[in-house]
Amino acid sequence: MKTVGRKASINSQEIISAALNLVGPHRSISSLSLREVTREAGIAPNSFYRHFKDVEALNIAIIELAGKHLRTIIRDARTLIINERSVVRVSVECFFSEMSKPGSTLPILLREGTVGSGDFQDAIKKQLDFFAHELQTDLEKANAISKRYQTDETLVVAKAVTQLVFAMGGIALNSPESDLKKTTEETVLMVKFILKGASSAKTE
Amino acid sequence: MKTVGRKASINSQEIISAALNLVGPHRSISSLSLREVTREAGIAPNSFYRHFKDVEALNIAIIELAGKHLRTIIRDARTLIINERSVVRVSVECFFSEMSKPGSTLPILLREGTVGSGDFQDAIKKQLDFFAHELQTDLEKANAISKRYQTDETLVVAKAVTQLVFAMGGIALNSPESDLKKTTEETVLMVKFILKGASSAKTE
DNA sequence: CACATTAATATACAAGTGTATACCAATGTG
DNA sequence: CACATTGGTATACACTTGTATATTAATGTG
Repeated sequence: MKTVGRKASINSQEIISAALNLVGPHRSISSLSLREVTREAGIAPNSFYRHFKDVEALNIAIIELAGKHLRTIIRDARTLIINERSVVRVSVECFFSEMSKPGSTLPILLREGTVGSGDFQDAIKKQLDFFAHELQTDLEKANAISKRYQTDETLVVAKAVTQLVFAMGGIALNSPESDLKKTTEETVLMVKFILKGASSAKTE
Repeated sequence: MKTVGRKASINSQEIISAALNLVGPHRSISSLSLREVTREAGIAPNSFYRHFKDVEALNIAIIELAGKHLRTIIRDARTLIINERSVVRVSVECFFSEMSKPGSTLPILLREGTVGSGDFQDAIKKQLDFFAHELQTDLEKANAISKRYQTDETLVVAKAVTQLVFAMGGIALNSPESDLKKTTEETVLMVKFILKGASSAKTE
């Protein structure tokens, strides 16, 4: 803890908020310039360096924040699941609903995974991997109750579901609001296909 | 046909080639600047306007070219399919193999679908939709021989396979070459899950 | 050979970028 | 109260960008 020197008039979180103000359906985080962000934050360009090494460091911090949000959303979705049969529907609907809320950080994770620097891409991949891993443990828990999936296939199943949900989420974001329900239903069906396919084919 | 005036020293195709020279694993097409492209093409910046309205028009032309390549790849893959049982494996392996060839335009379709202007995104979506539609007719043909999928679900199945293959392709592109085989195998398995899931669950 | 027509270039400008250097402002400590 | 320490700003510089305007180069036609 620092005890001497001028107090900071702005913190990293506020700079992140300023950056988030600038992103939108057609504005990606990795295209933000340092000066744009400082303008939005109301500070001088050079003040940025007091908080982040460069814009890439800011972008990675934002991804990690979005990852945190993702995790709380997952946790909340779990509390909504009443019976085992509705787990897919409730989870997907919760995901799509949260994603569509104005100001949500989820779209960042969905849209920006494939462009930008290596470290940036790795940061996003880390969050997706977390999501897939979380899903895998769920599948293994289900497997412990009644054997459904081949043990060495749970990770592939989890990855497939993750990729599909994120891809369909990206589509929903680029589609008119009126298509949201339809896209959600399609995604529910797709996930069910994967789970059913993996459970019915315990051996090749 | 023009009969009078100075002959063009460069054509649109050559400008497209110059742009393709600049894209790579960490350089997206939508981040190219007009001047970069003209520099690579060996022409003056303003000469660009003789061939394209702006960089977005160039990007869309590139997407359409990549779409053409995609279609020939699909067509070629079909000729490789010897028996019905190997259709998934052969198709996925062909796709991943073509995608990994140096200078392939497929990575552009995989990576850039989620950023850029509206028209640009629409252009990519059009190519993915084509792919999905092609796949749907294949499923319907298979259905005609022996009923496997619910008739109103073939499009969803095709969409799911498309999104999954493209998403996994994107992952493969951002992973070390040594992981390519593993990712390909995973994708084959995932697609089989979807098809099996959709065929085993003819009614909900 | 003019001449219209088309392509390409040269020059220039305003705007934006990242960042280096230097300086000012505020704060707790001795 | 000095003073070191830290945060913030001002100014400046070298670049890059898109594009407007004007000019030059090459070509077929009359």
